[in-house]
Amino acid sequence: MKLSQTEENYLKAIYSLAYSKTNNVSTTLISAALKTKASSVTDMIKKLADKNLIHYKKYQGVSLTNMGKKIAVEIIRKHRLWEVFLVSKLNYNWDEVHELAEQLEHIKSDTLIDKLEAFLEFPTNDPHGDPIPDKDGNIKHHKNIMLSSVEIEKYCVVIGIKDSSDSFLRYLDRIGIQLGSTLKVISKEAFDNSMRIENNQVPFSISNQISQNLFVKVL
Amino acid sequence: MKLSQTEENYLKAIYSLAYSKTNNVSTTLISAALKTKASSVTDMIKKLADKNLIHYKKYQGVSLTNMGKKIAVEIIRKHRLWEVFLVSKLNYNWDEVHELAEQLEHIKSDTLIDKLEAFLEFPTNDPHGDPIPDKDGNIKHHKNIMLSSVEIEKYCVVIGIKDSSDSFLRYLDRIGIQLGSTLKVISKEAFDNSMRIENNQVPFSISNQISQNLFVKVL
DNA sequence: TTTTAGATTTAGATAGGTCTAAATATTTTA
DNA sequence: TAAAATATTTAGACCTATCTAAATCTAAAA
Repeated sequence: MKLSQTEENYLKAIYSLAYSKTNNVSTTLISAALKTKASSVTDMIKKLADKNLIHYKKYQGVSLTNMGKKIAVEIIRKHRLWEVFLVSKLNYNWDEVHELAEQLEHIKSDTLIDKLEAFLEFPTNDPHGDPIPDKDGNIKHHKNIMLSSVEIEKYCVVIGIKDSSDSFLRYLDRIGIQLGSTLKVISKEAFDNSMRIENNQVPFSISNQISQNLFVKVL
Repeated sequence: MKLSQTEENYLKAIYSLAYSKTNNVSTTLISAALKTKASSVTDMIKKLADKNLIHYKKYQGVSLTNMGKKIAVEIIRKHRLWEVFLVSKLNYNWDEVHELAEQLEHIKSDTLIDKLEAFLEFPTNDPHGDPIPDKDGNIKHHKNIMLSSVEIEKYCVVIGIKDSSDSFLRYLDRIGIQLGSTLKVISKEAFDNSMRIENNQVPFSISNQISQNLFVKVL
């Protein structure tokens, strides 16, 4: 199946929006995600439905077919492997690679991405901690434990970031938190849900917004 | 200046066709190179002339402006660096990389290609021996000495390939010739210009067509 | 130098992806 | 449950890049 870059982007967007949702994805949601107008989305939706990549009934929103899901996951695989390449080989920072990977993920080749994966020595996660789907589309989702829900006195390791916006990633750089950092929860403030934590023996406070954006594994 | 992939391909094609020619490049030549119709070329030519990337007068063919030349060389730089990456890092063969590089050369980024170049440790030539333009667009062309013009008894090193078609590259693989191979010219046949050469002590014959496709440096 | 062949350009059409404005459907709220 | 607000779809337009067919120009041959 040959798809245009645009079609691929729609599938990817629908996949991301549908994640952890049973209900269908609405036209407006897609248009917001892709920064297009709702009318453009309606047009494209029809096209993708004709190709059996999504389920669509007028006014009911859409969901991916198995075929559509497979393609979406392939694109995500490419995106994340390219991000690993950019960070680990070309020395980009983790907040600089998204846009570039958005382009690279659309390179068409039957062999490229598997060769890239081998060259990178089969990484399991991208620079933001998101899991890299394997060749067959299987994804090892880590359990979504947020730092905000870790109990006082417990230690945990940062394994992922929920909102990987550039500004958030740069904030993490500034306060010295990266993937693999071991944090200790010292205390929580009831009134604003901020928490006091320790990283490398250095204690500091973070807002609830921050602690809800960090996935951790409790030790 | 933001250019579409198509516009970039036109500039690249015009650059290659104009190489070592004083006269302008014709519409038909471009259409053949890009496998489009002449009428499509005329349309695009007007567009590129409006952007001051080519000189164009009706029925007179085109030539690149300095700006157009600069952009064409940048694309060639990207193409060749990606080819090096594919061969030296991802283990592609030299006959497999052209099509992929055609896609990768159009990735838009201010920093990517320089970082890639550093990662590859500043290669000077692509897998077919073609020189890689530097950041400022300077190209070190090697003198175009063909194997066919090397004198009997002389030794020479293969430094480039003129026609890098897949089939020719695979032929070279089969007979064991690669970039850097040292060849000795044993004899020449006057009637068909074929020549007998030696590679790693192994003597064999090659046709004139082959010997005119190999650039060499005489030792 | 006139005819003819070949190259080039123009005119009008098509396809993909987008948009605005208007029409229609659904959901919310009073 | 009817009115109002919001979401979605349709209709018609535009832009890019392409095509075919026809018109025009240039160069070669007679």
